[in-house]
Amino acid sequence: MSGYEAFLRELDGIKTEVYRQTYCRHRDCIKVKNEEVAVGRLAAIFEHALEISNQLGFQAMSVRDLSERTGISMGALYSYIESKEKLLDMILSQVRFAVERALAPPAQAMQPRERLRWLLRRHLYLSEAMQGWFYFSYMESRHFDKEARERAIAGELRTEKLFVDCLRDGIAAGVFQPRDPELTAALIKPLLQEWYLKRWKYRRRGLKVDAYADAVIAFVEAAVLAPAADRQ
Amino acid sequence: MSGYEAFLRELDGIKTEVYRQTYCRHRDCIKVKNEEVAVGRLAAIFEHALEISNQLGFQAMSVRDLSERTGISMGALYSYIESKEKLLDMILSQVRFAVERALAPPAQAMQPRERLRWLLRRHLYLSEAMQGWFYFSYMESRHFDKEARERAIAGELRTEKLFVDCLRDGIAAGVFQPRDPELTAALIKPLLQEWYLKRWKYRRRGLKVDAYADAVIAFVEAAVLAPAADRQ
DNA sequence: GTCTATATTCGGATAGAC
DNA sequence: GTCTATCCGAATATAGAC
Repeated sequence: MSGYEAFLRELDGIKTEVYRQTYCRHRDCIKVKNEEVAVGRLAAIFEHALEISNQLGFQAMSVRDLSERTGISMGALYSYIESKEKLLDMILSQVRFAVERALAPPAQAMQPRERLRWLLRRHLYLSEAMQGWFYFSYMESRHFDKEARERAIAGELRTEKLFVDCLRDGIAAGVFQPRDPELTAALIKPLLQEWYLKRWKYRRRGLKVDAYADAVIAFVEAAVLAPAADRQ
Repeated sequence: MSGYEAFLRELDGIKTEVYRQTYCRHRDCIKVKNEEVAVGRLAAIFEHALEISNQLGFQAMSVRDLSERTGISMGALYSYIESKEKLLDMILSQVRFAVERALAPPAQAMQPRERLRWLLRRHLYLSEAMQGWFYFSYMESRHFDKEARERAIAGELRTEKLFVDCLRDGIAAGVFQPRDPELTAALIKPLLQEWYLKRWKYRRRGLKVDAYADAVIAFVEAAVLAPAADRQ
C-alpha cells in the first residue's frame, strides 16, 4: 500500500464532516431544515460548483449551469445558498477547515530532516485528495472580498512558516545549509502548488502523487541539506 | 548597474514594437486608419485592460470599466477592438511575440552550467519586465478557446524543453547529476512562475529580481550539480 | 421542499449624429 | 474619429403555485 492510500484512509471522514459543518455554520440562511436532505444536497452543489468553476472560472459559472448540472431547480438552489457570492465564501471556509484538520502536526516531535519530509509529503497528499478545493482557492483568490483576501494571505504565510521553522531548526542543528530560511521556504511553496495547479501535465505523464513527492523531496533535500561531512 | 537594468535596455524597444505589430496584424478589424493615433490608443487600451483584468479577472472587467479607465467612449473603443473576446486573443498574441523575441538563444554556444544560469535569469528578467502580461496569460488560460489553449500548452512545453535540453547536455557532460531531466525541468518551471504570480509577497519583502534570480540559481544548482569530485 | 415563471439589473455591442 | 443613446441577450434573484 502506498503512503497516499494510507493518508486517504486517515482523511476519509473529513469530507462528509466538512459538509455537515458547513450546514451547521449556515443554518440561518439555509431554508431547508431537514439535516439529512440538506447535507446531501450541499455535497452535490459544492461538488458541481467546483467542477464547473475550475473549468470555466467562478464568474463564468452561471447559477443556471449549476442548477442544470446538479438537477436542482433555480428556486430550490436558492434554498441552500444565500447568493452566488456567499457560495464562494462557503467553499473557502471549507478549505480552511479541512486544511486545519489535515495539517495538524503529529503528536510526537520529529527531527528536522524527517519533519521536512513529512511536511512536503503531507502537503502534497492533502492537495491531491482535495485538488478541486485547492485549485479553486488559488485561482479565485482575486475575486475574494477584502476579508477573504486577508485570510488567504495569512494562510499562505502560515503554511510557509511551518517550513521556515523547520528549516531554522535544521540550520541550528547543522543538518541544513545556513541559507535564508524565509526565502528557501518561499521557493518550496510553488513546488507544492505545482501539483494541484498543473495536474493535467502529470496525469498526461502518468505520474502519481507518491512519485512526485519523492521527486520534490529529493530536489529540496539536495538544495538544503548540508554536505554529509558537515552534519552533526 | 544590475544585470536586470542591462536587460531592460536590451528589451527597450520591444513594447512599442509590440503595439505597432498588433496594429498591423489587425488592420482589417481596426476602423481607425491613422496609424499614430491607433497605436497610441491601443497602448492605453491594453495597459488598462491588463490592469483591470489582473485585479478582477478578465470576465469581471466590463467594457464599460475599460471605457471609463481609458477615457475612450464605448463607441470609440469598438473602433479599436472587434469584441471583448478578440481583445483577449490580441493580448495573448502580444505575449507570444514578445517572448519569442526575448528568449531567442544568444549567438554563441554556452556550456550547460552557464546556459542553465542564463535561462533562469533571462526568464525571470522577462517576466519582471512584462509581469502584467505573464500574470494575465497564466490566470486567464482557462478562458481561452481551444486553439489558444493548445497554443498555451505548446508554449509551456516549449520553454520547458529549453531546460530539458540543457539538463540532458549537462548530464551527458557529467556536470549535472543523472536525474530525470523532464521531471527536473517541470520542477524548475514553477520557481520561475512564482516570481510573476506572487509578486506582492516579494515586493512586501523588498526583494528585487536580481536577488530572486540569485536565490533560484543557487537552489537549482544545488539540486542538479554533480558533486565537485564527479565533474569532468 | 421543489418547481415554473418572472422581475430586474447589467454588460456587450451597435446606430447614427456630430 | 468620437460621442450618446439604445437594443438585446444573459444572469442573479425572487414570487408564488403545488
